[in-house]
Amino acid sequence: MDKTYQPEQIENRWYQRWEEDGHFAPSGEGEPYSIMIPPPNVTGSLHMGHAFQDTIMDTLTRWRRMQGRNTLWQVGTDHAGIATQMLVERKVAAEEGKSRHDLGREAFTDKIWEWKHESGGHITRQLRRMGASVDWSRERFTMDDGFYKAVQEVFVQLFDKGLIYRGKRLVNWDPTLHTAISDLEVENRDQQGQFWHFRYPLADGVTTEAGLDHLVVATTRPETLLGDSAVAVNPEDPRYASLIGKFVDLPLVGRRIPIVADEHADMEKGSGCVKITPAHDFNDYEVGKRCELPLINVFSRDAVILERAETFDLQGRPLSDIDTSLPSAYAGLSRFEARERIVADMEAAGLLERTETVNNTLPFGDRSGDVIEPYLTDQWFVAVENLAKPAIAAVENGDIEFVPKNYENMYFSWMRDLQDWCISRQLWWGHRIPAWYDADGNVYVARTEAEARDKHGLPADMPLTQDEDVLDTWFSSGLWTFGTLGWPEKTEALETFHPTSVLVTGFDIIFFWVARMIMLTLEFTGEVPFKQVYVHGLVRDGQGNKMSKSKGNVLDPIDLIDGIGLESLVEKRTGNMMQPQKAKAIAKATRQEFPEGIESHGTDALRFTFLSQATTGRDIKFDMGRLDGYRNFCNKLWNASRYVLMNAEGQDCGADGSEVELSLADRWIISRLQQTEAQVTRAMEEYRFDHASQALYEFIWNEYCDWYLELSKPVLWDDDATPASQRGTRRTLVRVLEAILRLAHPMMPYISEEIWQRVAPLAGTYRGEGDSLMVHAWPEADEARVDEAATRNIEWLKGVIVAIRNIRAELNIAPGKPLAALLTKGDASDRERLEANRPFLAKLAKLERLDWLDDPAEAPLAATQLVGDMEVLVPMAGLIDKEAELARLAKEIDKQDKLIGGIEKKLGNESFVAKAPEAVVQKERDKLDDLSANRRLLVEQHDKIAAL
RNA sequence: AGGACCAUAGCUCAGUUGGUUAGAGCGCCACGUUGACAUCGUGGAGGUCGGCGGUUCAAAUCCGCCUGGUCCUACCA
Repeated sequence: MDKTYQPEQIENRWYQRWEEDGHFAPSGEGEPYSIMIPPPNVTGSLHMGHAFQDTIMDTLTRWRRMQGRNTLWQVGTDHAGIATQMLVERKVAAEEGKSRHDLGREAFTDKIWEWKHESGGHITRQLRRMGASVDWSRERFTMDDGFYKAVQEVFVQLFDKGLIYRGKRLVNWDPTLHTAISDLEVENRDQQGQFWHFRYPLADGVTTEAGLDHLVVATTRPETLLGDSAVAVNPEDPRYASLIGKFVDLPLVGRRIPIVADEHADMEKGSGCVKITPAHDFNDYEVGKRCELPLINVFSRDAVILERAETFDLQGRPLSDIDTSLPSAYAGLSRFEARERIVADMEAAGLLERTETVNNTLPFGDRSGDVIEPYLTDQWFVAVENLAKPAIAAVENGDIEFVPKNYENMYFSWMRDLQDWCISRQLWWGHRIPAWYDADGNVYVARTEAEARDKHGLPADMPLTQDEDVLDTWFSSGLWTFGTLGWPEKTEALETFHPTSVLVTGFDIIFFWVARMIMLTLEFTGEVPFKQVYVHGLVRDGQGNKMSKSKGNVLDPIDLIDGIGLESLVEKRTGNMMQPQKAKAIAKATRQEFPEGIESHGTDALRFTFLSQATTGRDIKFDMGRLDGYRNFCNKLWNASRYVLMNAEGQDCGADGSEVELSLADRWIISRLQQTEAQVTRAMEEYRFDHASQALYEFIWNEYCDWYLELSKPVLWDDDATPASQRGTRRTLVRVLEAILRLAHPMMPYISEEIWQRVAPLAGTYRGEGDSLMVHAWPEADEARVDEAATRNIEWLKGVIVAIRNIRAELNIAPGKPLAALLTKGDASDRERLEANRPFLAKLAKLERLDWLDDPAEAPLAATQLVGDMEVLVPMAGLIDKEAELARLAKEIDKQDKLIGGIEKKLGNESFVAKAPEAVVQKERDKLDDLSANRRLLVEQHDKIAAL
């Protein structure tokens, strides 16, 4: 083995081998275990969130596979409607100077397919680099033929059941992208805005209670005035009671609109009167429904003012009895231009009472960044009420369990207040809606045009045109768990792997995806999509900021693995920016944070870092320091393995059944291994990857390396040691290491495999050429091998060694200087332990002599430490400086005093003694005894030295 | 406005059902190339567990209030 750990040399090699050998496919044996990857955007690239999530899924998958489960990690990608369409649109614009409309629908979608073929491999290559043991032979895409079929089927069935309907409704409209988007795709941002108070003249000469000839309404959106259908007042409001049923003359437009009573009007706010624009405001739409007002749309698809308004009734039917004329001055103006003009005109007409500045929230499209407009369009909806009920029940009754539990509340609160889901999108990239229209606008829903004709008895020559819209991306990804397994066919895979075991996902898509998967899957398979949902937080930068291109703090997981030079990193972070003016500051910050660029750390170290930070229910501040630390940990494991191999390769490790004798240290490390195995397994079962990784780290570094390897040296290197004991130690070294590697494998697949290949043959677990750690058994703790006595003995041994190291450090004795030390005052067992462990003590504490002193009174002047009741003495003669020792003792006495004080206070408290359980009280008494004895000794020692 | 989560060492975080001398890693200080490892070893410094109050014999841990932070939902005519 090389002297230092060099991940890049082993990682690619191993991934390829595993894949070629078919180890990622389900074994076909054992209890099924399955995970569906949340499909990343097909043309996207791997970000830190993916890397984190994939690490968790891979760790679970490898662990369960080793446990003998029939394991499937299903892989695939999402067509990601809007995101992908926009990306290609920009690309085509940049490269060819054409819009998608220049190309036309077919040519444009061809371009997207082209781009998908070109770039679709990027994310999957990165997934491989992370070590993801997904079954590539089953890779799926949300727009492949099978999915196309599943989507058609679901749509048609839902329609036939009356759960999908089409209608003219107010939706969130993106005037840039020209499509409806769902509530979830709207991002509300706080902004400072203006609040205009307008006077609306009362018609027919009526006046208010106060004698005014007008009502005052306030709005942040003056341009919607053109579409007002009414003014509402609260039915309880005495100021306006007499005006209900009367009219106002809508300024600028001249339309007569009624004054209606509706509780939406808040008496406390403003004048208590509110303008109602049902076609341009969600609240007003509801008022419109209650008061049967007409819908008056004044915007085009681009949110530009129309020449004539469009009017509809609440069923979306055109109305003809309303004057649709609009002032020509505004036609063709954008909503923002129109706003200014209307305010100016109102002011000129003396109808602007006052203006104030307010903070308000504006809806923005999370893709386009444009202000979203409530807009009246024909859309397809899923009626969710009856789908939501079983979906709520499934979580309530425990068929689906969220980890951590508190996300269930988030789920419930959303599900219980669910609006119908608008599933149509006015895009070109996606699943086209399987609905056809005849010349009269009648709609026929079927899987194919032929089926539509068949089903409705339409003549073959009757022209039909398919709906232009596509489905919301989440409609198809909602079918992910069963669609990937072959539904609607009754496949064996579906039978075996559905419901899936666990969904690993971020809390941010519980609504988008998780909830919809649960609803659709229950409806179509009668099964839950997954039994558990492990919800993780967001990966943030070291300061806790969201990583984003515009902030320039993005880390690419692949750069952390392979390393990247400073210049490349700066270029990556500042290139191709939406806001190029930020480039300079970002470059500066990057140079400051990574003056040398980023070193390579390897996949295993990155994975281990993610796992160690995977605390439940909390965002992760990615810590570069930890990444360095775990790279060092890999190196530690690597070097420990080198030591083992150096001492075991070509040696008798007891594999042939010859006699072996296990030393105390051997029995101890075996015992601790069992406990660690149990600990790691339990942590994995609880999704506590931080605990699992820490248990492994501590065992490997603090016990196996720091103590066991050191304790093995006296046995292996001492000529007096018996061959049986040397065999025993070699065998233990090798077997414990082999078990460690199996334990580490789900978390650190590469380094564990690489080392295992050399260790397994010595441990007797290697099955021959081509064998892989991946398919070996997960270590099971064996209670019978837990050896408490060995643990106590080793603790004693460590105590003595640490005591002597302590004395050395405190008294400035060189670590390498051989010392003579004495043990005294202990009991018979201490004495036995001394005899049994003399060579270990000598080697690890660098002692030239270690003797038992029968009569403590004969002790020479010495620096002293306690191990239990026993004293460890390092005679001072010629060694130490008196003042240093006195200071050390004084400090120690002080420490004891504080502890004693605390306990005495506790025991002096009558209620404590009376009410606390006897065991707790006794424990305190024992502690007090020990501490007091220590203190007496220290004081004695102090006085003795002081008297010199 | 309602809700959720968080606040423990300089930094990033553990702390299971209340009883620990409150832990780890990184960083810091001192010493050290002893035949796996300087990507290392040994020893050490560093915390009134955000604040106040309550329950209890006993609170980092349970309850209430407050402060600060993150996020979600809703509303803002």
